[in-house]
Amino acid sequence: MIDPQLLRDAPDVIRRSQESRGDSVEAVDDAIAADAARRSALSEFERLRAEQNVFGKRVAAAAKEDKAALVAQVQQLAADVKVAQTAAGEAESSYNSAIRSIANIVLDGVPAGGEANFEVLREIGGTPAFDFEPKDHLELAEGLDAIDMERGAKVGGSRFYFLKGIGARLELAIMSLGLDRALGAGFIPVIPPTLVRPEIMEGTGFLGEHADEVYYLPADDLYLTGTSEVALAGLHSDEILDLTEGPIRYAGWSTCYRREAGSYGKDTRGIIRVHQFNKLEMFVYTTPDQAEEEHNRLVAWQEGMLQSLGLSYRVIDVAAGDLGSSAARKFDVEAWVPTQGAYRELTSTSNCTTYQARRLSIRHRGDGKAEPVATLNGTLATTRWIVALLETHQQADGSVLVPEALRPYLGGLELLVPIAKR
RNA sequence: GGAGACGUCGCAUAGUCCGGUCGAGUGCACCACCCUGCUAAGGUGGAGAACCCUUUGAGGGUUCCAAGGGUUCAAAUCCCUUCGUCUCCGCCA
Repeated sequence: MIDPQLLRDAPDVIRRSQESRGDSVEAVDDAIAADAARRSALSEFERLRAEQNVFGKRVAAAAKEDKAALVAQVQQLAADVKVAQTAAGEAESSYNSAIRSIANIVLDGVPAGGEANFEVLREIGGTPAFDFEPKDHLELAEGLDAIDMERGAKVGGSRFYFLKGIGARLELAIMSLGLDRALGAGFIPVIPPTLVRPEIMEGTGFLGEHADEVYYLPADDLYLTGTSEVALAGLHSDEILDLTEGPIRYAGWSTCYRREAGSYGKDTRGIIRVHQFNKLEMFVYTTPDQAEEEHNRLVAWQEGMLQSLGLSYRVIDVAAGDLGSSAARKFDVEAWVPTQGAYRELTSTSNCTTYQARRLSIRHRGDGKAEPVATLNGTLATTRWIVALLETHQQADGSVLVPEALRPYLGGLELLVPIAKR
C-alpha cells in the first residue's frame, strides 16, 4: 500500500507513477474522493459515539429508579450510532480497496513503458562462441542422465521433471554455494512454510494480477507459495522491528510452486519453465533511507554468484509497466543461453520500499515514532541455473566442465561425463 | 478425528463466575531525573498502537483485552464463529 499521506500532499507524484506503469491515473482521484468520504463518515460516527459514551457514564452513576428513564432517552442515540458506525465501516473499506488498487510509486530513473522497454545496465562476459554445434540443456542433461522429463510428466504431468543423479547433486551444489555466500554476508538461513494463509498471500500482493499463477488448496484454505518471499515477508507481519543494529537479512531455502497459467507453448522444453523448483531467496528488512543502497548490494551478490559460475550475463533495469505492484524498482540478472541465442532471467531483485511493509504492518521505531520498514528481495540460486550452467560449460563430446567454485560442493568433481540412461 | 484447558497494553500476571467504579491494576524489564563515594539499593515521574479533528504552542476525540460477528443504553466480562497454544485419547506413508 502506498503512503496515504502522499494522496493528500502530493497526488501528482502518484499520477506520474501510475502513468509510467501504464496504470489508471483516475484511480488516484477515486482514492482521494474515497479518503474524503471516509473521513467525514468517521468524524460523524466519532461525534455520536462520544455523546453516547458521556451518556453511558450518567446511566452508570444514576440512582436505580432513574435508570429506566435515562435508558429510554438514549435509545435513539444508540440507533444513530449504529447507523453511523456501519456507514463509517463501509466508507473505510471502499477507501481501502481504492488505495490498495494503486501500485507502488516507481523510483526515479526507472524506464517507463512495458516489458520491452527495459534498460540494459551492463553486460558481462560477452557471448561465448563454440567451435561445435552446442547442445541444449535438456539434450546435455539426458546424456548425463540428470533430468528425466518423460517420467516427470508420467508422475506429475507436464512441466514436472525428475532431477536425478548428477542433476540432483548439481541443484544442491548451486543452492549450497548460494547459502554459503549468504552466510558470509550475514544472512540468517531460513526454511520457511511453503503453504500460507490467505492474509499472508494477500498481504504480499500475489493475489492481485498474479492470482491465477498461484496454487490454492480449497479444502484447507491455504496457498502454495511461488517463492519464499511470501513467507519471509509474513514472518514479521504486525511487528515493530529493531533496526538500530542494521538491516535484518534472511536467506530462504524453499521449494516454489507456480501454475504457469497462460504460458501454454512457451518454454515447453526442459526445465526453464516448470511448476515446481527450488530457490534460495534473499529477503531484507531495512530502513527506507537504506533501501536503494541495499538493492545495489543484492544485485552485487547475485552477480558474484553468476561470475563464480562462469556465466555470461547482463543486468537490466526492468521497465515500470513490467514491475509487480509491490516493486518500486526491479533489476533482473539474465544469463546467456547459447542455444537460444538469448539472455534468460536467472535472478530478479525488487525494492518494494515501504509498500509491502505497510500492507503487512511491519514497522520499526524511527525518531520515537513507529514507521514502516522497507523490504527487498532477490534470488540467489534456483533450479533454472542448471540450464545456463550446462549449456555454457559443455564440451564437444557432451561432457560439462564444472566451474571451480562449484567443485567443493560436488566432492571435487571437475567434469560431468555422459552415462547410459537408466 | 474426539475430549478438555487457555489466548489481557515488551515479558509475567490480576480482572472474566455476578456487564457500568477496568478508556484495564500489579511485578519485572525500559527511559528521565533525584538521592547515594561508587556496574547495588532507594525515591519521583514517564512510557503502547492506529486513526480523526482543531492547531502547530499544545489540546480534544474515536478505536484496540487473539480475530470476526451478535446481545445490550453500556462488553475484557454474556452468546456464536474462526484462528492459535497446551494436555489427554485416536490415527499415522
